[in-house]
Amino acid sequence: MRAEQFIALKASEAVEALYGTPAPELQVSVTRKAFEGDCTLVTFPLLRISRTSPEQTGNAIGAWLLDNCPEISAFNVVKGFLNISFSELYWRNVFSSIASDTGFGTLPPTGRRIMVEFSSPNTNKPLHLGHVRNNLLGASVSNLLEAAGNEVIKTTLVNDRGVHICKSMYAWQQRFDGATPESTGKKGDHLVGDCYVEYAKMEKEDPSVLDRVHEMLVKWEEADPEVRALWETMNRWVFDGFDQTYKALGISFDKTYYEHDTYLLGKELVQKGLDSGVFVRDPDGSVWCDLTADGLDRKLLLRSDGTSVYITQDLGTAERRFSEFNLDSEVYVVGDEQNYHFQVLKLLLAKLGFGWAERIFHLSYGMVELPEGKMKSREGTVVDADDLIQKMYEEARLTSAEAGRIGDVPEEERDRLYRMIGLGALKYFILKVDPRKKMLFNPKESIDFNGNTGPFIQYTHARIRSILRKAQDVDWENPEPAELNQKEIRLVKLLAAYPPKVAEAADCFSPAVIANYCYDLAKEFNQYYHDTPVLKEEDKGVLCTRLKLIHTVSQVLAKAMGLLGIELPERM
RNA sequence: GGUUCCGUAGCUCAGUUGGAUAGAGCAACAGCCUUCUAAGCUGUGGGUCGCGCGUUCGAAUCGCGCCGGAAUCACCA
Repeated sequence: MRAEQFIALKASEAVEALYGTPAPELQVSVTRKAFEGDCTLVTFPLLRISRTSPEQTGNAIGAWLLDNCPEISAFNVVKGFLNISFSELYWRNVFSSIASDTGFGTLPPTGRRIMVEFSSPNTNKPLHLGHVRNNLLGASVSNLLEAAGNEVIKTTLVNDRGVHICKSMYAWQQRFDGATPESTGKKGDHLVGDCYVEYAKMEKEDPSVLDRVHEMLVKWEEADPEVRALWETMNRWVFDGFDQTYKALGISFDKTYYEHDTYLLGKELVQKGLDSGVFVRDPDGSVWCDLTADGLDRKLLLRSDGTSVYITQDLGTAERRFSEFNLDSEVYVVGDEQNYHFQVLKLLLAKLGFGWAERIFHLSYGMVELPEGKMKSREGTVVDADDLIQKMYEEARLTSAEAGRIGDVPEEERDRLYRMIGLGALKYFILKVDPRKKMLFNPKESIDFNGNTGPFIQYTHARIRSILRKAQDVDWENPEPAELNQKEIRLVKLLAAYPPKVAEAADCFSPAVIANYCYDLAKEFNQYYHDTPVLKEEDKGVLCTRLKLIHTVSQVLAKAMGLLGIELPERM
């Protein structure tokens, strides 16, 4: 049981014993570090029961707890706040149970199955920094939900059809003279991206090319063999390129949907809505849902020519996924520019009578912005994902050279290490900010490697591993627990806070909660490291306890950073 | 115009189920490597928590009203 819960329970017994009245919900929190003690009980809500001053109430409850709970070693009352301290023995026992729990930080199974959709790229241009945020969030949130005891299915919906890909195809036919990724040495997604840029120029020179593109789209719809063949070829180039980027980022999916398979879904739901009267058909044949009573507008579901629109497809895919996978809920990792879309989607599904409509969740994340505002491909301010990953690798290499300790790392491991550090810096930089907020990226300033960063935590881990390597001959695995000093107790308290953090992070879909936790733990460890020479300790029991403690810290750091998709090195 | 979100140190961000003196990092300045890795540690300076009113023992946090910014409201996806 957590310390706060324990105190809340005991204090409520105290109130009943002292004042003869059951206590209301007691407010117990972890004490801010500026004050003595581990937990704080706020006395103000109890004054109506105790009918004494805050000071007297606090002192009475404190004294009762001290008499009745051996775990509690001291208390004091400051301005109506009862601060309670646990004994060293209490924390020693907490540490023992954490250290012996191999599944520490993995929560009990919930029996729930959740689908997480993320990435969902268009196939007409390479991935950029905005996609990187989406991918990292999606992958990390999937990890969080899994650690919180859920079964998770990671999925993506590739937007592989439509007018945008036809534009690239048209430009390739007209201006690229048979160029292929092989002939140009270019990554396929970048080559197709170039076609798209070229098309934009063509349309500017001669707006009528748009008609050619529409003709092409019609041919695609009619399954014209030539158009389909080119479409398949160019999509293949793009997918091969994406796969490389996903691999570099460590991203994978359990199931991939392609829009050319799903874009017709949802039409039968429209019929269902018409039958039940929640949708209406206008004289021109178009189908609508009136959401004005819900404070929104009228929403189109089928065009007058009978073709479906984007939201029609989303209705259909949601319905198919829930029934096919027997889902309890689905999380969509999609930018906040689509808030309205998902609001409408949920509402429509609810009107269609699906009980699970309230269990679809839009993880709406903020855009990544540059100092001069949003990224604009027309102005060439887009930060390309592949370039960024490469740049981070270079930065890691240069910084390692400056740090001058790279000699400790075997030659053949260095490249892997630079990649790990560069990627760690990038991922942490993105994931440490609250997903809901927009974030700023300045391409002119490189991402830091000092302070609250991924490499700081990687470095902390490497320091611990280094000590443990030097203690190879010491048998510390099952130490006779020795007394913990104040710094060590602080570390144990932070370790104990990990499982609730996992639950909190999963509840609010926020990897940032975990990132900040990792930073707190690493910072606390570095202070400990600075003033406690572990290996110099002569008392065998104390030495082994310390080794076990720092080992546990390294394990929790590795688990927590693993939830962010960040690896920690043995040395750096 | 309607709806939603955001506004905390020079910069980037924590803190928002109401709690005590609002915290980190970067940048600036001053210290600490003969001692387990200095990508570290310690210290100094830096704040009308956008503004106002309200709710209460207590508000960065909740409510209302302003000011400033963003997104969105397509027979686009």
